[in-house]
Amino acid sequence: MPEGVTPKGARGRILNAALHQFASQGYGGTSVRDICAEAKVQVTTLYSHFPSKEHVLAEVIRLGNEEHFRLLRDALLESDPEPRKQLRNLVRAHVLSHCEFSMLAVVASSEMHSLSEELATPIIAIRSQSQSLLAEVFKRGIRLGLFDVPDIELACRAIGGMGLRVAFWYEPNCGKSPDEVADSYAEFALRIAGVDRSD
Amino acid sequence: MPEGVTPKGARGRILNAALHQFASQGYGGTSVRDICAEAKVQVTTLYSHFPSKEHVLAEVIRLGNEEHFRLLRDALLESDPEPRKQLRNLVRAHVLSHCEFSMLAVVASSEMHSLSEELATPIIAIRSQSQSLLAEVFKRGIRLGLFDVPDIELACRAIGGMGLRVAFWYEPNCGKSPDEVADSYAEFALRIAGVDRSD
DNA sequence: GTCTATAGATAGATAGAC
DNA sequence: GTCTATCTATCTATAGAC
Repeated sequence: MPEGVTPKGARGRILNAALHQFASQGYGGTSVRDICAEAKVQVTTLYSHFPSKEHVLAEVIRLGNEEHFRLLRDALLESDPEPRKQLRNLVRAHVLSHCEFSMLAVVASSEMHSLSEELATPIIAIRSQSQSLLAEVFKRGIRLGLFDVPDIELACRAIGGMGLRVAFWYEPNCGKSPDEVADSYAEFALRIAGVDRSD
Repeated sequence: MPEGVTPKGARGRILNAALHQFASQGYGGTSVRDICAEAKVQVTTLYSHFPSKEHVLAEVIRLGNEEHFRLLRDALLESDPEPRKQLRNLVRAHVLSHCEFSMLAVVASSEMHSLSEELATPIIAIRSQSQSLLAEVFKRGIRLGLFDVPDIELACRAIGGMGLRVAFWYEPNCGKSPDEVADSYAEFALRIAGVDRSD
């Protein structure tokens, strides 16, 4: 869990434990008792913080998506407004966040189907915001004649998807640093965008 | 399930039902009773075909990975041996299979963690074979001076990952045909490979 | 907030007749 | 292979004392 995002005390320990368990065993394969054992709290304590196991999952995913969105937004805010630089910085932030918080990404992308519509809706809204950041960069890049893609939606899905998958294979001792992966993927994204290589 | 892959009779109905349930509810969220109800068999019938629920999952994933490998291999066998054409045909087959058999891909990629090491090992072996097909094409393309990538492993992971994610969003009425998606992704892959655009 | 105890439902898997 | 019936374990969630 990102620093400063997890609440202090029992609630934070519960969310961290749930994150670990959901990432390695899945939502359905994790029991409330498993979470409580790792978090070193009683079952009743969990139910004093969350109305149900499903609400624990929803909170984990929501925190993850909000942090992810913040990182993308900050990357854009701090970027030179030139679309190629924006794309590069956005993809770098996307990949770095999936290296560093890979468990969050795994849970957020694998366990959405375990949420009821009521709990899923606000999370889907956050995710849409993140996706539109990339789409807007692409629209500007094309309007300014810097990008060349046949289909913006497919290009965004391809770039988003390849970055998302990083969370499923990256580990600190895999021989590559997050920075190396992020740089390579940013280069791939620029190539997908069809930027002129002679620049 | 691909035609001709699913066994006839009760066993085939069980595997198809399990595929549906695992894809929409996850392995842990699906009960043996759920599978049997959809397959219209008794619980005892399932246990006469499979030693456990986990073995049902393993068989679903194994069939999916074997079919996926076959499709990739056939695409290469039938391809002009020129590396750029090989890459294009391989990525097209990869994407088409993830459009057509998206449930299989979703289950195979989301539920591996539910398998014990014993049941996971043979499946991982098949997956490695599929991955090496792409890696070999890349090695040839670079040796012949046609591709230009900083890191083969990352390029393969990026291309494989963006194609895999297609299974999670593609649906027949999404406004794009599998062929359109496959063509665009093949173009993205060629761009990632750094092929000379002047050809 | 934290404990013991437990309700009530459902899970995976099996026995044994046919 | 198919049925009814059931075992045993575990699940989510709660009651009520402190």
